[in-house]
Amino acid sequence: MIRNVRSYGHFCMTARALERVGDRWSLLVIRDLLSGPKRFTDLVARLGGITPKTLTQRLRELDEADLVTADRQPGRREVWYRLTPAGADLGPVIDALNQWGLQHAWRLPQPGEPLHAEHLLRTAVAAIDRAADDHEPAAWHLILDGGDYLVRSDGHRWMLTAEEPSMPADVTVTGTAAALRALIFGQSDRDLAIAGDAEPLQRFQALIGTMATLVPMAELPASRTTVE
Amino acid sequence: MIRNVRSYGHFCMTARALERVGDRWSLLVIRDLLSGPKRFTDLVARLGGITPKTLTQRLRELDEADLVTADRQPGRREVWYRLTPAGADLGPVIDALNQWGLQHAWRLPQPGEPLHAEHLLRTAVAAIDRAADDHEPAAWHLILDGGDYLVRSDGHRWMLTAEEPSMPADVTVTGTAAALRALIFGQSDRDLAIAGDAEPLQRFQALIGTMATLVPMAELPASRTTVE
DNA sequence: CTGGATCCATGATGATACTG
DNA sequence: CAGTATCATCATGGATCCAG
Repeated sequence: MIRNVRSYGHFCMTARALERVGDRWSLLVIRDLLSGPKRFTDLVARLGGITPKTLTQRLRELDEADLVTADRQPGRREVWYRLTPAGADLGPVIDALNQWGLQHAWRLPQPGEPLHAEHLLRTAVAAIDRAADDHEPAAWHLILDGGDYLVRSDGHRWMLTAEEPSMPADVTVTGTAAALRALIFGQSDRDLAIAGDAEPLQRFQALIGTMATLVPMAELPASRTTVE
Repeated sequence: MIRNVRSYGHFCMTARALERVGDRWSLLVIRDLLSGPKRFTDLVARLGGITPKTLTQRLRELDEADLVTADRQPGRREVWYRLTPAGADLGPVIDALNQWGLQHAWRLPQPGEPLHAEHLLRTAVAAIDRAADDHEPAAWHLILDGGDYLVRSDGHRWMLTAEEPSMPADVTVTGTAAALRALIFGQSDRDLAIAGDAEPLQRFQALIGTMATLVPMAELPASRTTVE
């Protein structure tokens, strides 16, 4: 298998970093592994639009670059991909891109746009972390489209992981990504079950909509027609 | 002219950011404009290996994405490219990549590797900012290969710009990038003129070599002695 | 000289279908 | 579930050329 040895040939650590994660899809694979190990098909579901061929190639490259490892247990069909410590250290890069996107590439979810629960939550968490003053500890357990997510604050930063909580959560939400989107953007929440004590629940309701208040670009003046 | 409208189609601000700056070379163009406006040929010199065609295309795309603007003055031959505020906000992304590269992709400059003064300085500054405890205010003026660079600390962070200092600098260095590389990595500094008062000068000497102390990967397995 | 444009070759990616 | 195979298209690199 031919390796991607395209080098910029610069003595520059930014270029060196981009030689490893600058290919299309690479940083998005890292992004989706930052919340925990995933299987091939988990990644395909999140990376809507990636072809299996490309995902295979990226995972191989990231493996060779020692950013990702593949757990293959004998007698088990599934392969679990997870980040190495070096891969996990790309968290600040993803965070920086995420914050920049929030500032300069924000746009309401479009009607036909595929929406994965994990991406919606990631954006919500980034918006809360940036725009809200409330960083008191909290733990929310969300079960969306059958997947477990844990949103929590350690008192300083809000974080997202894709896992079942090891401790009881303050708030538990069950439903679909579409229902959560509706809740966030101020529409019906009939299809969402939200459980918890009154105070944490009220706090959840107050914070979860933070991203809907971000309207930096001209928003709602019809849609922007992309022409070539 | 066909535009690059390749979209990931995700509701995810990281993906949205990468749709704008994820193409090959794009973030490196941003990197080289972060230190100040540059001409087309200035960029070609720094982005060693980029073809004029690709640079033209990237500059057009970044212009349309409102990250870069082109200053074309009537009666002046040169075109000066500079970052818009949105483009300058990518600084944290570049910094994060740079720090990751310093940690996980560090390697001594190779013998035949082209070395641009600005990249060498950027790496030196990042290493000082990360590894050194000394963040007291300072201003160093370096004139390398005929270009002006200003390295300074505001008391919190070390920064690099490509400009003549507006205030007198503590230390002034004149020479070539190759001579600075030699100084940093502990070889001859005959071809480098270093001027300044004793104390700032001593501090410069103490800090400038910081990057040479970073040897995380297996380094110096001998046998590499070819120098031009 | 600067600031590109043009042509061609090659490599990377996408669409779709299929398999152990 | 975790990929392969095949084909088509797009993006990039290398070299060369050109206008102000």
